[in-house]
Amino acid sequence: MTLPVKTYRKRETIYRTGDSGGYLPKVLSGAVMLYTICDDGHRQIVDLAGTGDFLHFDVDGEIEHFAEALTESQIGFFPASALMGDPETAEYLVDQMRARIAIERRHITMMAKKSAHQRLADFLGLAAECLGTENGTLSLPLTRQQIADYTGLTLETVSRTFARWEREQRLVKLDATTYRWSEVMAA
Amino acid sequence: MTLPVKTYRKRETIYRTGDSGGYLPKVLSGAVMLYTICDDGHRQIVDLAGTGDFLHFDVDGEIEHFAEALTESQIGFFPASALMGDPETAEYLVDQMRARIAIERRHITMMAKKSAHQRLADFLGLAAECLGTENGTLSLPLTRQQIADYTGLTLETVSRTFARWEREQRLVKLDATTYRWSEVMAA
DNA sequence: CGCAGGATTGATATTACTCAACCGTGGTGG
DNA sequence: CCACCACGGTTGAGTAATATCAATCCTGCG
Repeated sequence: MTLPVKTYRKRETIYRTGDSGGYLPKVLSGAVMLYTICDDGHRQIVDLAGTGDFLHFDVDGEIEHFAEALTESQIGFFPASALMGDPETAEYLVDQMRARIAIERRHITMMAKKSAHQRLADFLGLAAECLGTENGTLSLPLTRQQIADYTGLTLETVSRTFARWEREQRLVKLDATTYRWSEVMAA
Repeated sequence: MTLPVKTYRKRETIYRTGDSGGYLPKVLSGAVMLYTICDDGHRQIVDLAGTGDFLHFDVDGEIEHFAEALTESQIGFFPASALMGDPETAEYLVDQMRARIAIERRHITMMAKKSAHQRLADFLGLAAECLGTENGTLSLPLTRQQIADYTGLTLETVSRTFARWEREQRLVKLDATTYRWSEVMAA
């Protein structure tokens, strides 16, 4: 069976609210953000997907969020019907969904933090888990505004906090989208 | 097949972090809160489960959160192995998990709201969805502290906001745990 | 060169947190 | 029967933190 694969460029929309499910999209390479638009116009990023992650699990019905590529990304589209039939792949799907639920809950826990510093420290850990790390470095293909839309802060607060951490050498910018950070982010 | 059922009283712990999965607990009646304890000792409520909801989906491995009854609750324990085998029940499980993911994301969206009023207005809608409503009334078997631990606010802020809404007649207390609220919570 | 998008920095105001006192009720025991 | 206590809830005053508004800086690109 040949798997339908499509390549998306950075900033390209993969699907939007109201699109119908049916095919389960999986990230083969790259990074994707999932977001919703609130009534007040505010954009909330609800999840980040890296290589190996499914973007959603909507076998049927309408999708309730947007997906946009953060970097050039290859997405494979799995026919839902084929996945649900086989018990082994069904169990695989359940595993994937359980992992997503765990991530969403860490996201919730992060957003409950009172201080911007704790929020952003938590965010770095979450982003590392979602987008993957390589030998201690973190690929962070997000603008300040996108980080703000993920953490529930403002871009100014994100900028100020990162600036301070860079001054204190707790966060080192290696290139445009790569950081190295001393994990001990207490206080 | 006889389903193992256990009844828990209000405030009773159903399971805790570190307990092993294997049986999938489902709420037959009552209401349950799921929470984690952060490193800093803060308790974060990550989900509310009402009648018909599964508490978790951990077929194996250790559970990562606590479950505590908010009211007297009957919990049925489904053997995980039996559920995964049959494609039909597997699809049912996937549906349940998808619903949970949607709730978690609304929770995230709620916590991104900048003002306490918007947060709590969102919370009422979420709580209504999780715990169920009857003819426009909302059963809210949570203390102020628990609402605070769900919304990421402080109990004082919750108390003040609710007090103001009750003064403005936007929220009416019917009995100790039942409210009626005029849904239009804008501004 | 000029432009556009993102990022930074500054000044100010708002808002929710913090600390603290007090209220109300239900339960217990003298 | 009443005193007392424990617990959850309410209310107040002051503070600290972040949102907001606004100006400026970079940097890549046409």
